[in-house]
Amino acid sequence: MGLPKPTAERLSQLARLLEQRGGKNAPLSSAEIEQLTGWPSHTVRKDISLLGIPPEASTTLGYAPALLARAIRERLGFAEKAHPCCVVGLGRLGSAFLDYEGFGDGPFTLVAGFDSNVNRLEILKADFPLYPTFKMKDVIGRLGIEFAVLCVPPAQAQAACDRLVECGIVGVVNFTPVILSVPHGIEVENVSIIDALGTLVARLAARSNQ
Amino acid sequence: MGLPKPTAERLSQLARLLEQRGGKNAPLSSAEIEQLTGWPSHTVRKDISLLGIPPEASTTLGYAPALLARAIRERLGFAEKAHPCCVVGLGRLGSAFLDYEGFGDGPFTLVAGFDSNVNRLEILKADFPLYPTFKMKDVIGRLGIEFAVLCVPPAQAQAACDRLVECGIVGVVNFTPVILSVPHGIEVENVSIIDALGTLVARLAARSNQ
DNA sequence: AGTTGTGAAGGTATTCACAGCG
DNA sequence: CGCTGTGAATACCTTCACAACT
Repeated sequence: MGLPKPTAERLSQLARLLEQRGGKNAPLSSAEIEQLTGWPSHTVRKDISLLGIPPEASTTLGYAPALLARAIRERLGFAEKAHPCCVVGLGRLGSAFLDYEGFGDGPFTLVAGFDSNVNRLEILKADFPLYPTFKMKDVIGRLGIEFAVLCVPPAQAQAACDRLVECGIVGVVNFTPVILSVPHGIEVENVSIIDALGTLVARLAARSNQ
Repeated sequence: MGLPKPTAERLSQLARLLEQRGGKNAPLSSAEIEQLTGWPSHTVRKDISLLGIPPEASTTLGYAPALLARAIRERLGFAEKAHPCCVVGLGRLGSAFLDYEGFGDGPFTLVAGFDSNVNRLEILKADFPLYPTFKMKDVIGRLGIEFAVLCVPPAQAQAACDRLVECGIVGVVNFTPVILSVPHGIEVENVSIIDALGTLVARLAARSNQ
């Protein structure tokens, strides 16, 4: 059986938080997690309970970070090897990811970049190969790429997204401010600065609930 | 009374979608909005109903885009004039926002940038002034900046965030992969590529609900 | 006919409260 | 004791079904 969506999202972040703490392998209590994340401790415990962790991962002092993180990753279906991803659109924003260090040893890696401007492909340097857009279908299929990071100009966003879906991409991280339409079954995560600011205002407004 | 948080977030996106359609002022039905966004039409209608729109904004053919968008913006507490925002950390990612066009005539504008590297400040060009970090308190107070876009390297993220909170910032758009701890009352929207990919996997995993 | 608008029903997630365990 | 783990209670959001309107 699957986890509730909000639970899955919290756990995914929790795993990252645990991994970020690096050395610190001292047990971490639900109360401390509340401190760090703002999620109430009972929500944290419930989430972990739904996860169904092995008994060694929790002691009378709290949770064992490394074991808990691994349990989460497994349960959420993160592959053993990294998930291959690609960047689409290598303008200022897209090219900022070519040497992005945030991936570390996490479960994702960039394995390809695409841009329709061939000149640009020649100028840019990256640790992975860059391709002209017309090779998209071929490359995505061959490398088994699952996710795309969309950084094209707004006017091309929907078209590029449609194309990615055709190529078999299953999830899109959308850095453009365009609201994308996708077929059922494809996940989009909006990550545009505009969206994020809008969400902040919306949440601050929702506060008036009391 | 306030709106439910999910409703507020959907409406915020809907407003953007309506504004993006620019010229098209033909009425838009809840069924068409479902097409574009994937939200079921009854959810759309319920959201709009909770919003409490003026009667002119809906006809027997659908909603009047411009009027609806304005009603949403007002209800969500978007100011008449733009909300002032700042970018903190002007590396590859942060500096990509210096000439970002996505803001258009929307409700947000960047009015300041900060970086601790003074050399970098001299090299970069922007439509708004850039400052060394030590002027943060002064500038944020003087310009009434409400939101910050955090693009510093991971190792400095929490410290920079703490500082922003001290300066009176009320919301942070977090482009770093670090999970930030903030005091109650401050909103953080995580917008890092890592987070977004994690969320995608989490959501795809949650599907196994059937 | 085709649309919105909304009370009522249903489903999901959060919160509570306490049992259970080291 | 202080912590986790979890059924039960609550609150919240979504979905339904149909009335009202043009």
